[in-house]
Amino acid sequence: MEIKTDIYLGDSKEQLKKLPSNSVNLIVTSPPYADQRKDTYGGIIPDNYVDWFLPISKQLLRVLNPTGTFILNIKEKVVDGERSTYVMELILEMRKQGWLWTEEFIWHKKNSYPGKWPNRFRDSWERLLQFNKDRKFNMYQEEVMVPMGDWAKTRLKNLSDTDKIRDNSKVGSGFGKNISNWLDRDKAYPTNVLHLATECNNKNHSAAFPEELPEWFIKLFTKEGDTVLDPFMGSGTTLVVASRMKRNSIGIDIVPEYCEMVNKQLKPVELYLLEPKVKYEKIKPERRIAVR
Amino acid sequence: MEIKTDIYLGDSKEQLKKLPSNSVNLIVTSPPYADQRKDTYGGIIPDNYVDWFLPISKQLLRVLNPTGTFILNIKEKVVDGERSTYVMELILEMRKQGWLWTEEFIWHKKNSYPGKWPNRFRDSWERLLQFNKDRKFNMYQEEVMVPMGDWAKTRLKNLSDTDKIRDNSKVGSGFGKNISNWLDRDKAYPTNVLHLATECNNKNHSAAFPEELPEWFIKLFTKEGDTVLDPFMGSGTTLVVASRMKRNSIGIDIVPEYCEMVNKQLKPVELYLLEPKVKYEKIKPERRIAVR
DNA sequence: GTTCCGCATGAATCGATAG
DNA sequence: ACTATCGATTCATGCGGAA
Repeated sequence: MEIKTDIYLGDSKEQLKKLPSNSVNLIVTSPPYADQRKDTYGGIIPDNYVDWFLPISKQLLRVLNPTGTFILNIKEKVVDGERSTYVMELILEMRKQGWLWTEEFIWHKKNSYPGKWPNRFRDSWERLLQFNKDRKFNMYQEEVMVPMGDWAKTRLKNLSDTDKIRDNSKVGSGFGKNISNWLDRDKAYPTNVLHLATECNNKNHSAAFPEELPEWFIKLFTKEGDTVLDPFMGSGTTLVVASRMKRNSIGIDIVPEYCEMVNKQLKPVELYLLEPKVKYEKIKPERRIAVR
Repeated sequence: MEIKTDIYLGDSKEQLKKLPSNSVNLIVTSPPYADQRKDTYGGIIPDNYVDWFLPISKQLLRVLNPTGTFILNIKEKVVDGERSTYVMELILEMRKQGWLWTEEFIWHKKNSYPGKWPNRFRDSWERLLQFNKDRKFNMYQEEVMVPMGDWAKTRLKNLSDTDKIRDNSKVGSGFGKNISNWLDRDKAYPTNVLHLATECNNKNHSAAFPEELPEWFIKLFTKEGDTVLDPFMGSGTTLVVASRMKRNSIGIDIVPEYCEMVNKQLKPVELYLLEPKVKYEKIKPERRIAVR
């Protein structure tokens, strides 16, 4: 299976129009927060944030497959001592566009940057808003199960007594099946709170987006060969992870340097992926930079 | 110092009118969520929730001292596969009333309700919205600093096996590393994410409100002799904690049984508190139940 | 008196079944 | 079709009775 990676240079609102409808299985992105990262993105002042984002989310709604999911990583900043409301307004407006606001995951940043203010504590969490086009969407829960270790043993110990009694009293009842279910269960489903450390391994890009974040959602909402889109690619973490996980990926960014950087970074990944399978086959990266 | 505890029986919207303006230093409450607790509170359907709450928040704005804080514990439920939006709408409307939305703390619940669903995970967090009247408010940050060593221990002890394993698997070996970091320092400021379990210690009332929760905010936003208000008293956790911490407290509830129960429960607390200090002094509880 | 074990039950959610 | 009710499902916790 050959994995494609497309990178578009330009404004998301425009570049997204080039993508066919219903062609994306997962959108994971962390847009520039309002009035932050001014140096790289020019900064969108909070009052205009919703207006700025809505045309983009409209395009995203079009390109997303009905079984797909949109994960939006965002957190409101403090303005004049108060939390901004643009995230809430954005959710309300996106629902008017037709998006379903399915869930809100919390990303608990374990090692966020220390700091002290007179009237607030360190902000150590961010929102991960899940939007869908349809109430029926693909979700592969087993893929993100975590090992449970001792928990299962304890559980088994507790069960064993009752279990023996039941086994002795009834042979061939349904209980045996249940027990085997317990035995199989060495993994647990996660909750809607994610514990991840912030790792900013890329000094050139200011967004601290740990690889585990897109990885977790890619595992949860896509399978191999699906297509992942990040309309605010930045340093390309989402694309790198997607490629490694054998998903097609599409990235858009308005900064030429990022596009070039991600392009370079992805080449070795693809070579590594292709090598074992198509050893003597000619490698066609199928990658392009469309300069508007 | 004598601590007063007032309990009002009746509808908050009406009872609050009896309180003088600017007389409360902290409001901590957990109102009935929309469409829940039908058996005791009648249940408010989500569409009407904002309209139902706004007259109450208007009174709260009046009785709160300008240096005081309002902590609102709330979480939206799922309706037809989607998260309800009434909490966001409530925040927007309260701002129109004059409230400042200063911060949103996250309460991460270790033991939330079990269950497995095809398209969502267990919901293990709730919102703790902080509102203020003024940008300058009292905050005693040092009071909630945690000794590093103890904190690590407590945290470890409180974490269930499952949590530890989940944490470990997510962060890799980072957990142990973090602990050694904590041990290096004496005390640390907390973040805006709280880790607490729900306690169901009270048989008569399903208070999923652990004592640590009001305790933490009472420490953070009040000093001894201040006044704490809970307009949805329920089993009275907030009042009990406030009394123990030598804060005056006011509770309102529409259910007579709760008022009586809290009344009985508070008596021994006050006796215990007064005994060492005013051994031979006459004890005046200064408590009343204002019916209607 | 202890410790230990069984048991009921939560700020839940979905899907099937009944009316 | 639309609503109401019911059963089933990742556990953690505290309580009461048993050993």
